[in-house]
Amino acid sequence: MEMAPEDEGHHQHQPNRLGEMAYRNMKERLIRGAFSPGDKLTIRAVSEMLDVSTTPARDAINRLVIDGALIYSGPKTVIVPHLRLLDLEEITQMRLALEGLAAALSVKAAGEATIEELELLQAKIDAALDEKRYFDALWHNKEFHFAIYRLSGMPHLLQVIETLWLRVGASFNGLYPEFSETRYGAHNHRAAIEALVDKDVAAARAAIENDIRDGFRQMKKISAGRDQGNLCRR
Amino acid sequence: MEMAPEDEGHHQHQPNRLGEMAYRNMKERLIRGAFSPGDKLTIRAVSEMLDVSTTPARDAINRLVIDGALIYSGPKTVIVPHLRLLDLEEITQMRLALEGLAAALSVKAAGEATIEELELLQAKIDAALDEKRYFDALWHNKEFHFAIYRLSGMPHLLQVIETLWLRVGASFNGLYPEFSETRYGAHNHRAAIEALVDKDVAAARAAIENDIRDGFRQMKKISAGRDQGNLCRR
DNA sequence: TTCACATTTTTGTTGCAACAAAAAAACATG
DNA sequence: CATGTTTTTTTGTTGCAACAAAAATGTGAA
Repeated sequence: MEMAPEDEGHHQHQPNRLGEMAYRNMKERLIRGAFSPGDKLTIRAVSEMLDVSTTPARDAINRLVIDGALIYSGPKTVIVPHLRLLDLEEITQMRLALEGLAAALSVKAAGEATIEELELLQAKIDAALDEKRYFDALWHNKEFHFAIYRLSGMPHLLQVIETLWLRVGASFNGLYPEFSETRYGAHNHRAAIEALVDKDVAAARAAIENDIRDGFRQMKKISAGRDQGNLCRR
Repeated sequence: MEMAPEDEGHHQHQPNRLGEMAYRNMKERLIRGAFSPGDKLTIRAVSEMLDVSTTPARDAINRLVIDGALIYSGPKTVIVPHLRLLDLEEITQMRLALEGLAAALSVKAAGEATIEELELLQAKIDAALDEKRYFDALWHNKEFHFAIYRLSGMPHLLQVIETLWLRVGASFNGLYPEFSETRYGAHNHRAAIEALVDKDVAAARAAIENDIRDGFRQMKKISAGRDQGNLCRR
């Protein structure tokens, strides 16, 4: 039987390692809103929280710091960062460039199955908002975007975009429920789906870019109602 | 005396840590061409190489894997990756988007001092090529690009671009001296400098994008003269 | 040689303890 | 009360050893 050509690797990290598990677990908690900006994370605390020894806990924290999901506030203290408006602006610009690219490249690979998947995800988003399950809505929103980006077939690109989401993700928690109540995203998501159906590259890019811009404006408006430029409650 | 407002952090990693030192050291070696694609890096080997214990060595390797500068070729083996044409294409697309953005944003902040610095760096590149010091040329080339990108004032952007360079950087070693002998970059660099002088945003972006595209074509051409799609000598 | 299998060596992971340094708490001082 | 100082506690880093698993090596048969 003909064998597939040697892949040579490009393996992801082994999923069975404790450090990898700890990283995934903490990442999920961060995105889901288990921590707030300013919260301090210590090795021993994470170690107990996940019931592993200090080494995997340390690995997880180090990796999250590299990702930018956590930052040092002092030589021996890592915290969930307070996202400032300036940071958000910068990351938004990068998202526009990279996710616009991913959206444009996704058009070619979009098929019947993808459209259905996207429709389903959008329905989940709507349902979650109806029932005020805001974290679920945010989660499905992420799934919606990445379902599109995955079509680009570019693993490096996917990975970089994901770290950008991680950097801002933790700070979203303090913005609910105002953030999602206007449902700014629904229109853009429908536009994206239609662009994929029509195989319209420019429209797909525009839909995603609009979604990102609208989200940014929304966050800016909410943060304006709080103290200067700081995007978190406290 | 008036104190500066609390920065709250956004610290980089402490430079005095052994793991950080090991990381920097290995990164430098990778860029400078101390290793070739396919070389295996073990914790204990790095530990001896840098005369530190296994923990910092392990930290450094893990971080380089996260950066994409090293990859797993098996559950217990990390190697310097063989960059395939497909990977190079993808990273080139991301570079176009991100470095184009950085170049465009840099125009506003470009001043007299910057221009002089860039002229000096270009002179260093030319001199290095004249004397066939190809690694130095590559190094100064990097300095030239990042001197521009730094003007954008966007630390997140800088950091992401740097990891993209790291991903391809290690594979450049095998391409000398052919890669630089045509001096494809000189014209684009001059165009970039002039764009900064003229405060021409579109021209700055175009100059950088052209430089990236020309470099990509150059690499593709060289790799075509070797076996299929594999961008390294062996 | 080529392939499959058994054996030996190498290697990453994990847990842990010592230590210095930083953070937090307690305290004193104005 | 606020502020500077000392004491106590917490914390990350580093080195190291045990272990299981993977890689390298050796072996033998076809």
